[in-house]
Amino acid sequence: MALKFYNSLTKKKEIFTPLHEGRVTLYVCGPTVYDHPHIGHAKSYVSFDVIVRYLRYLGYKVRYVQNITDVGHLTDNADTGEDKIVKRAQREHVEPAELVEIYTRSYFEDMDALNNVRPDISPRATAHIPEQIELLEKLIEKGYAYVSHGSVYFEVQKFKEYGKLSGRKQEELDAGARIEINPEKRNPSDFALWKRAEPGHIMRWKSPWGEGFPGWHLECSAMSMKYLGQTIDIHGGGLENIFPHHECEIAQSEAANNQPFVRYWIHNNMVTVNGQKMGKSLGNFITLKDAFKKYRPLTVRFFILTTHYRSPLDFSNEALDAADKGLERLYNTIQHLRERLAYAQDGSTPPHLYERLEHYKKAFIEAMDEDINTSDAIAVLFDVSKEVNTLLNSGEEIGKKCLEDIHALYQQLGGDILGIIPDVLESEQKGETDTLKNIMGMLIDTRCELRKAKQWQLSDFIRNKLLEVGITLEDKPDGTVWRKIK
RNA sequence: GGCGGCAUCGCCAAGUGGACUAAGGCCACGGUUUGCAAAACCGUUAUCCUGGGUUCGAAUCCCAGUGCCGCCUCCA
Repeated sequence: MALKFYNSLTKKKEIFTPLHEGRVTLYVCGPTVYDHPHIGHAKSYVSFDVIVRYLRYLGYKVRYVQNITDVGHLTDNADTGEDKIVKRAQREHVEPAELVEIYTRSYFEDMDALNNVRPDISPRATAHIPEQIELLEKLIEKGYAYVSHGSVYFEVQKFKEYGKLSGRKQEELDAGARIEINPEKRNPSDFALWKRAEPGHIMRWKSPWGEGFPGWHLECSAMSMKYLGQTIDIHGGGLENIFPHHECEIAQSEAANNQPFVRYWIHNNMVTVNGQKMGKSLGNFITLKDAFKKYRPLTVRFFILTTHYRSPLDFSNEALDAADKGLERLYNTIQHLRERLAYAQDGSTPPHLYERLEHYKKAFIEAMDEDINTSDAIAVLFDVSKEVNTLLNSGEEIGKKCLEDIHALYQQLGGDILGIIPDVLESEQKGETDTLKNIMGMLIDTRCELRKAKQWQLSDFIRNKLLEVGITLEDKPDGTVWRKIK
């Protein structure tokens, strides 16, 4: 068994081996913080979060870097648009720095809600201007970049391997169906490394070529080199960034360093909404904050993971509702397990229990090894639940140790690796619990007496009323349990 | 126009040459359990877009067709 990744560069699944044994360097293209994060961000970052979690589970020491783009991302790729940050700051009448702060916080807030582990380093482009300038100087010195009217461009023709990731041919690029001719460039496909700041442009830094600001592609090269070295193990990002962003990163980095930039390129697929591409211009944009009003963040996470990261994900209410119910099913089992655990005693081990647990664990790991097949991995969790439910309902005494070990399996696979099983379920949440628990205890005791006396009308009345306030009762052979529902 | 991807049960979605008489979830129906429920369990539901081909053997490979989608503007 070995972990395999589909490498976009070679277009093949490959067994993963890190450059340095036991350590993995991972860079994922982070957000441009000019708006609230949307469900597309969620798919991308949940996907890579699970990859990071799994690598760590396998025992690798992972350094996970994910940038925050706070300058240089233009509104189009022809190097002629406005800076997104500047544009949006003007619209919202705030300082660019303020805007960046607002949306960076919003970003982390939503990622935290999705239970993504924070990157080890979240470097900002504006905090790495010297590193970027240094890289530029190196590229100019080596003849890959040229200065033109205070801007610096990368001369694509000089880098023979340009196109190796995206499959674009040099000639096609120059034919440039939609690239506007920029007279400052030697060739239409050359891309900006550094842009001259026009008078009145707010975000500007001093450079050997006058005041300006860095191009979007440059930051990722500079920052990944700084924190992860000249060759990194994994670079991740959305499919749509293969061209031009990642192609440009390769060109800059490899031209500067004369060695491979990335060993495994991993790209996640896109989100559609009701079968349609999600885009700003189409107006079918769903922010996470909006999605969370309707669905729990972990439902969104679970939903994302039911599809493979390289497949497109269609976001629809029906699909989310189905995911939510499925997740609820998993949670029910876990809650019952935890309740049972609370009063379990030492006792016997059900026959073959440990063989079964081992079997499921193995199946789960095999799924994850196969290019992070979370869909299969989740199916394994449902298989486990089926068996555990049967066991819990069997009426047999189960030793505490066994219950703990079952629970540990869930925590490891569903909790640590997939991040869909929290330590405390919503239905178990504290807060008002002490009071609530007491009141519920009273109600359940009362109702229990009523049921003994076959006062069905009254006992059903209590149950229905509780349901109205979002609490469901389940009468089990060994007593009544309650839980909050959504 | 160039490049790439996808098409599997009512819906979502794994599987990419042989344990597939195709996983898992949702929905539906029947049953067990229950005072009735809930939860849970059991059962029922597909030959894999179409047509050719390769192979002892294909959902899985090749060719053609049809349909959908993405990138080359915005966007993870």
